[in-house]
Amino acid sequence: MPELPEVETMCRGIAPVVGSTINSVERPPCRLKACLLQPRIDVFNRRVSGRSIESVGRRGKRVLIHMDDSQVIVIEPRMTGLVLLVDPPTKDHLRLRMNLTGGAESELLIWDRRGLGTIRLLDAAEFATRVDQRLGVDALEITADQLRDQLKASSRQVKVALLDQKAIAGIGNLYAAEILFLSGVDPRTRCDKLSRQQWQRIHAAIVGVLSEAIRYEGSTLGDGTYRNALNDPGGYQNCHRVYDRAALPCPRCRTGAIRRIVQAQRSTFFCPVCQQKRGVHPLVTR
DNA sequence: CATATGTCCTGAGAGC
DNA sequence: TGCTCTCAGGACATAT
Repeated sequence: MPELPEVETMCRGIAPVVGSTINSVERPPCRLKACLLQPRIDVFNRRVSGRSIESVGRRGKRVLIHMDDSQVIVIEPRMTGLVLLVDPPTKDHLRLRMNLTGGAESELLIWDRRGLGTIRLLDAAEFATRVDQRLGVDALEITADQLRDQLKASSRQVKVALLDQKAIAGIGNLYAAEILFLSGVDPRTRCDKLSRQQWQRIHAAIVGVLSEAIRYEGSTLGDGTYRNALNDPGGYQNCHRVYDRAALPCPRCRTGAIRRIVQAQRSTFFCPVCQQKRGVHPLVTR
């Protein structure tokens, strides 16, 4: 589930590796099916060994580790991936170890319980075509007009469209629910039926929710998987207004019960009272 | 082209 | 208790 706030927190957490030199990269023994690594480990190791880490960044839900020769390691945590500076939660799911010298940290670890994540080493041209150009504007960079222009002609339901990384990069299932709740917009509304004012509310909620979640260092759900680089849980799960709160009272109107529906094979949570297609209800800006 | 659906993966939890 | 089944959802492949 790492979405933009969790990935941003990971990046900030591993910032101390900037300036270190990569001594070697290895795949620890793992009883599970290997998660995707490109290129294969011996080539990967040869290409990064001796390089120093110039910067750490983020693009949507991906962690970027930039080398001093313009290569970049692109990490997609997907559901259960973590980037760690300390001992991982389990040994079994440790996917990659980067041994470092010359800086504050001696190793950078990639851990992934379900192994759906990917780790790629790309040169600058490959990064441009295979990562950057395939993603929409980052959710914390996009303007309200850009967001509306991107989606206003789409017939898709707005909740489904917000998850499209080509349209806007960084929002996942959890934050889409929270964003639409604060927007007062029914998640089933077609994009092409949304008013300009509703797009503005959605944009404001994107910025508000994601920034707030970053301040709390992301959401650690019931399974406890998500952790920051020091293996500490986030705190935003205590602030969720609708996500995973089916049948509980709506925190805004207190009368309606949060409802769970399924859209595009994913759970959606919303308040049927506060989120209606005709945005007639006054808004919470929080 | 846009949109919709199927697939991968592991472990937690439900039900028997 | 121990088995089987379902579910969670990122991104991509394939289908419509």
